[in-house]
Amino acid sequence: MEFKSNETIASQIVTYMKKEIFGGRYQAGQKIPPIREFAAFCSVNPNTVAKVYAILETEGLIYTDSTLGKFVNPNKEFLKKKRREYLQSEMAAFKEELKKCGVDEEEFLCLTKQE
Amino acid sequence: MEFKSNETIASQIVTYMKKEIFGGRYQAGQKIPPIREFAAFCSVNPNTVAKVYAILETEGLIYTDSTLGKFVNPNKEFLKKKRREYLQSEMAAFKEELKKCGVDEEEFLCLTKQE
DNA sequence: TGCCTTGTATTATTCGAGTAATACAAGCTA
DNA sequence: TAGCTTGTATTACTCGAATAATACAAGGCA
Repeated sequence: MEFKSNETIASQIVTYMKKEIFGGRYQAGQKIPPIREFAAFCSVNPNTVAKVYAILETEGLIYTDSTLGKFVNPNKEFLKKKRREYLQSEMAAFKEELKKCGVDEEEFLCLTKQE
Repeated sequence: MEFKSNETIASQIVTYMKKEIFGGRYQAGQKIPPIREFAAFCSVNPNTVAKVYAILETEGLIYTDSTLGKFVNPNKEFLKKKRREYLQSEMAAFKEELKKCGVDEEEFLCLTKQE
């Protein structure tokens, strides 16, 4: 896995995992990779993944069944709600940033239609 | 000025300045704040701002007239082109990220229309 | 001329993200 | 029971972003 240097690795992995969950590649209730395994996959220290998982757990996206491992929250409605909130907040932030570049509604529409 | 902790300060200031320029709050040819002054404004070390300005200069957005200071590139067409490239690449990246969350064209349209 | 502002550069230091290497507890399973 | 896998925790270390404190060169200006 590749990481940018201007953002913390943990932050990038958190974002990655959210997309995996919201994108349905980790389904509700499904087990996610053990810390050590995922750390190896990312070529990253287990402590870093532990921190990532802790953040995801705080947000309620995953839970811990020690000693079976970590699992995606089985509540599909909750995940749906979280996904919607995430997308809406991302969209709002994005539009806000574009506005700072002087992008109005018309130009925004034009941009969304590109290729 | 406020900074997030999961991204380097320099990177955040680079983004900030690009938006100031692309948004026209620093016009083509206009002088931008001296390193020391802008560092004070951001409550940041002058070295950090120097690095930021060096990055912006590498991208051709600003130039140096020592010893008068730093100025926005006076070529309006160039700035327009850079702005367009920036916006298009931001939009492409954004759509790509949403796609990973399982957002299709229809949902994307719906999201853009929110609030 | 002499001061001020400007950018540029350097050295040493601080601080926190990430690493490395363990160790421990608890439960599943053969 | 014994071993494996799981999460959790701890300590020491590395490395780079950012800071702190200067110093220097060059041009504008009073």
